[in-house]
Amino acid sequence: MVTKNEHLSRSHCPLAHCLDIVGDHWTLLIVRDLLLGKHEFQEFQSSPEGISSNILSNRLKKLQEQDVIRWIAHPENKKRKLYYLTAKGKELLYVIGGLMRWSLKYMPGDKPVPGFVADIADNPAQARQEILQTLQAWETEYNIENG
Amino acid sequence: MVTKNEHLSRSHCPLAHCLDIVGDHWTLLIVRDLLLGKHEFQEFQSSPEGISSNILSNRLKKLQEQDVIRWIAHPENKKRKLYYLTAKGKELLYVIGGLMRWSLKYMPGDKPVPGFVADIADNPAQARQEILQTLQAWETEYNIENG
DNA sequence: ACCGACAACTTGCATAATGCAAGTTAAAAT
DNA sequence: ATTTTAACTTGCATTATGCAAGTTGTCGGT
Repeated sequence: MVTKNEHLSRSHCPLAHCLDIVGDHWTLLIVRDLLLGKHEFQEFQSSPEGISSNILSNRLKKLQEQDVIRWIAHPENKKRKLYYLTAKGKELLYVIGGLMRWSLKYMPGDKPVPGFVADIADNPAQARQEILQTLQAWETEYNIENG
Repeated sequence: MVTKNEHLSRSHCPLAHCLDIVGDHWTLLIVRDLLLGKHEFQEFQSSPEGISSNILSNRLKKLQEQDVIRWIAHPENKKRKLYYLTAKGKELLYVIGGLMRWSLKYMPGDKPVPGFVADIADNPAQARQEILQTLQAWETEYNIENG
């Protein structure tokens, strides 16, 4: 069972503080999925890493507590939730991009994840822009004013 | 007791792969300390977050396995080890800087950690350059050829 | 050479987080 | 009305973490 985690800051270092939020094996993978245009619980679950439902549920709750993500009910199906990134959450794109570039540079076996239209290593600025545009288009479609 | 951790990649996503290495609560804090000029076991232990010795030992081992850090014996005292970042490890500066900027922007309570001469949020390029220069000077002093 | 102090780990053990399978609840589809 | 579906919960075994104490190999002084 997933028990409480107070996210108590261990020090006043900004790095320590944000590692208390995103410094685990799963949180940033969920944010990655959201950046790539996934929005539903089952979509996160079906990612190749295979997160289990209790952990996913726990992380979605914590990300909401930190205002990294929010959700709306699917307009045509009340039992479905559509999660999306806030502005704060979208800005993790820079962190995730940095991690991916590091990985691609030093672990040659890795391949860019499908969905990043431009290779985030070759042209990160363009890749970022495309991702943010896609998210913006989605928000407009679902009448979300200000991520 | 700290048992083995295979660092098995959960998928072919570069993000997932590097989260298997740095995606925990402690690893990047050690790298931060190394970037700030710390080099010894006890220095890492005395950081405000208070890592315990078994975890520290375990993470140092894993970072060596990934060629993120290496060590030399202290030239005047064989019982002391001097850890330092490889080129691969130093490049995590971009990731750590990104996390710090995110934290400083969205969690106003945080203060820049002492030692980052220029605020990494205001002038990241300069802060990075100063940090890398300091590390380079240390390596020259200890005759380390190529981090 | 002896002895206490020191640095870098190990080890034991209690507590917490994770992974897996199965169960629950409410809305949707048939 | 019954079955599916989506989003969680719950139980429980396994693994990781946190803390205190112990170990090993210097080092420094006498």
